[in-house]
Amino acid sequence: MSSSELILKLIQNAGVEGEIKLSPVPKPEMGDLAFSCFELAKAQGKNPVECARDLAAKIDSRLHGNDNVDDCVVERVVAFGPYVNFFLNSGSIAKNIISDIQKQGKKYGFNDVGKSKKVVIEYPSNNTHKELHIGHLRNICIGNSLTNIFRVNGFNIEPINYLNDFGAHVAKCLWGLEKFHKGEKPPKGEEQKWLGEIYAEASIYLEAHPEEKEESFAMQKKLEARDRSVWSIFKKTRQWSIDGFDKVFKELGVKHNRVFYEQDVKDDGQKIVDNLLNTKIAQVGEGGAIIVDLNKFNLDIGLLRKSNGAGLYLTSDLGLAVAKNKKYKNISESIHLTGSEQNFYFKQLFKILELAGYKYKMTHIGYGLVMLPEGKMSSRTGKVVLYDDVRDLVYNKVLEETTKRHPDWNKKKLANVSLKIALAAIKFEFLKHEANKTIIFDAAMATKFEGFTGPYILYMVARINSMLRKGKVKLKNIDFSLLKESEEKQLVLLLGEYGEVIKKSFDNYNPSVLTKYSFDVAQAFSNFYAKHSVLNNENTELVKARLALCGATKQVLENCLATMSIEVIDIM
RNA sequence: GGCCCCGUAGUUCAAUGGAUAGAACGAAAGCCUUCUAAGUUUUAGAUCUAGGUCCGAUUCCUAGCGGGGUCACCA
Repeated sequence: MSSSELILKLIQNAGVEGEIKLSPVPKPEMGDLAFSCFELAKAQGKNPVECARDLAAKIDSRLHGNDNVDDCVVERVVAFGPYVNFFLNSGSIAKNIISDIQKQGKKYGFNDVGKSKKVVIEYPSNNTHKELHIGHLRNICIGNSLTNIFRVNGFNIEPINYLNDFGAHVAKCLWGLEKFHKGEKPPKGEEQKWLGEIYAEASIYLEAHPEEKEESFAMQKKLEARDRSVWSIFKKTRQWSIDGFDKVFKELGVKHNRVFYEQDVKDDGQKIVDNLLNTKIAQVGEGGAIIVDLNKFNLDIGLLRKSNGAGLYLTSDLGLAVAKNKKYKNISESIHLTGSEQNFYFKQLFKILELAGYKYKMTHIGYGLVMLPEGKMSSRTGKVVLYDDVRDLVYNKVLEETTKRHPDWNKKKLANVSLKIALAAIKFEFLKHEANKTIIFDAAMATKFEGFTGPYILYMVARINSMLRKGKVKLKNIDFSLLKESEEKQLVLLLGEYGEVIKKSFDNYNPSVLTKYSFDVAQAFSNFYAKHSVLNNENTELVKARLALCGATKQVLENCLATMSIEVIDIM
């Protein structure tokens, strides 16, 4: 039984009913875990301070009345204002928590909240023929981590991608290719990037020359009709994009179970539009376009089909829902991860799907825009930071630092380790903030590796690894009662919170909880490490106990990093 | 203009309605013959404004101010 379960039991035995929640205590001098009496006081119509005093006295008398106390986990119970604070025995909690971690290893912190529930998550749902920028990077970091969070909470989650390879953006790019770059060959290995640039160029040009938009519309019509004159160039360029994306996905650790293409679902989407028209859910609007009037839901009007017959995102998204439900039976939740500028769009989409009869839970997570210190990104003015550029920027800085620290390493090792540290830094940076907040991406901040950063966490893992290598002790038959320093206790208590952190990150769809927690653990470890020597001790039993604590810390940090989709590296 | 999101130290971010609002970077001053200094110790520094609900508000409500997003043929 864990220490918090024992405390819960103590409180229950003292006559408190209902759900009991324990909270951390602001300062170690005030105790280790607290029970707040506000709700209890309300239920009993008493003053919370008085309530806490009575409860503490009651529990205390049981504690010293040696009737049936399971363990000596709780040393003292004290009322602090409206709180009942528990002082725990460090040895006992260390024994409980560290053995738990040792036993469960990589599975420590897992739960089965989502047992036998199927969830589909769609990300980054990017467009072929366009660039991959830092907005997509944020998407991927959050998506990777959410997928893992659902997994460790026991869900059967299917990460999928929905590649938009068949919309107006493709037509624009192909039109630009034809108009400005006919006969040119893309730089080798950079085909996807090259297409993205051409898309941006065409887009900017068409903004300035709207009279030529007809030509790109014509291109889209040909495309949707699968006209032979455009089909082979479409196939070729599409593959360039896909290959380019796959390279990035692989580097960032994205593993989609399946990819849906707009091209394959758009026609089904058009059929749904016909159905919606037949069942009077949709209607013919201005100029002959097909719309759904969602005004009674305060969602304006959804445009399902252009007046020229061509489809839009909504058209394809309806088709995607059909394809998804054909492939996956009994979906309990479908998660869509996109930029927050699509919040309204997804409200419309979900409402239309609901009207069309789909009943599973639909969740849209709109993460905030990634801004630059000088303002908003905009492909129109060319102020876009591409993924490759960020990766290179951070990588070069890490390489410089690593080379300084390890002059003896060969080039290959330097490059390999630096890339992993760089990716850890980038992922951590993009997971730090709550998803719905707009963030400012600052290159100067992204290339600092001190403090609340990925490299800091990796550094602590590296220090622990180094000690474990040097210690060469089998971590068996450990005397946990030797761990009685305050720093040791704080670290142990924190390690015990991991399961709650996993639940909290799931409840709020929020990976930033994990970054904060991993930093807290690393910091608590650092406090312990700075004050107490692990290996340089006469008492070999103490060395063993401390190494066990280090090992448990490493395990929790690794589990946490894995959930953030950050690869752990052994050497630094 | 309607709707949605956001306003917390100089900067970037935390804080299920609860204890003295936490970090990081930056600034000032210390700590490497001692387990990896990408470390550590100390100092200074903040809840946009005005009301309201509550025993208690950074958190909830109303209004205002400021920033961002979005509002049918873009994605």
